[in-house]
Amino acid sequence: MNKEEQLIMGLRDLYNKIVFLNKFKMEDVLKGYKSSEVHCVEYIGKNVEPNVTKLAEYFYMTRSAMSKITKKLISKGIIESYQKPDNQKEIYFRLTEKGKEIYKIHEELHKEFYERDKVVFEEITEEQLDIMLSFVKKYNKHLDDEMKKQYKNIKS
Amino acid sequence: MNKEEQLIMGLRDLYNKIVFLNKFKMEDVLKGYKSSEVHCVEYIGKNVEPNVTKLAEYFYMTRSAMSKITKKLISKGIIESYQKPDNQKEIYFRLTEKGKEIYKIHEELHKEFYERDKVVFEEITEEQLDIMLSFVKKYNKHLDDEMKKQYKNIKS
DNA sequence: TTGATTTTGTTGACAAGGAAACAAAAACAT
DNA sequence: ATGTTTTTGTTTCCTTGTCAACAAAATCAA
Repeated sequence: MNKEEQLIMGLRDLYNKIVFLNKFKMEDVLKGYKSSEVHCVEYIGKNVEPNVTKLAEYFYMTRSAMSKITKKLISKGIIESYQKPDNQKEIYFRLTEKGKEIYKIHEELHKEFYERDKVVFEEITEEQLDIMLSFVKKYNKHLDDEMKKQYKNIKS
Repeated sequence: MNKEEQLIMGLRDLYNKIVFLNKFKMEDVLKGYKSSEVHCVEYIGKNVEPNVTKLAEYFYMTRSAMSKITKKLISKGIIESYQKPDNQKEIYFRLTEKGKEIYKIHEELHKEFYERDKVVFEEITEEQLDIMLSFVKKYNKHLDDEMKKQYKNIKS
């Protein structure tokens, strides 16, 4: 396995471990809420005029799936939907008071996750961090282009 | 959002895009096979004495899920199970001829994926690649330790 | 040795998410 | 203006994966 492959496999491992640990902690602290629900709350709390489509894009899921999750959050009284008077198609979401509580707890957790991994970041220099950031941004840009290519292929 | 968070979010995006693109391509070339099945074939082809437990650990899934996937692969005639005479508990898998065909096609695809992203790696120096590899390894090590801590907490 | 514990794999009930078909609204084309 | 296309969200059906309970084998403890 060459270094490029090692890096990709390492990132895959890294991602899966972070997801696993964060999910575990989150569902331990916020009992009764699934991590997917909490993430949804986070997005709605952080972004302007969030709707099913934006949620789906952000989470790499289908609109179908997000439609179901938001419905569930509404029935739990964590979010509510609203529309703008001049647009009868798009449906936006906002947090209820209960939702804001969960949002706050989530923020605290986020800090905990940061503390948990701080040691790793303290071991590297600012310059090294910049190198990685630059790489990740370029790679993302490249994959965006590749996805656009795919999209064009489908359309034609 | 600070640089550390940016990096983590960037990695998340990166991971999801790679999964999406590879899955799309794979199920286009290997019609009739799901990417989860092909990945399973890859692991069985690459590792010694693979069983349900090892597959589950590698793919961050439950043994239950892997038990079902391997069962499906057996019914499709892609893999077969075998046991060692001195162990009546563990069940291992190996590829059939049909499975080896799929394995080969997958290897070709792997090369295609590498070609697709080559440009990004060509833009960075060997030294920069080493810096990232080192970081990823250290971070993985750290998370392994954290997972062990969690495991101990559950046990006690 | 033998009783307790752990590991391994499977099953059935359930939940989460995807695919496709759809309706309604908006945007576009001409 | 009006017919066409695109966007948005929902629903139904289906697949995939988890959870919990379980059985059987292996390992451990003493």
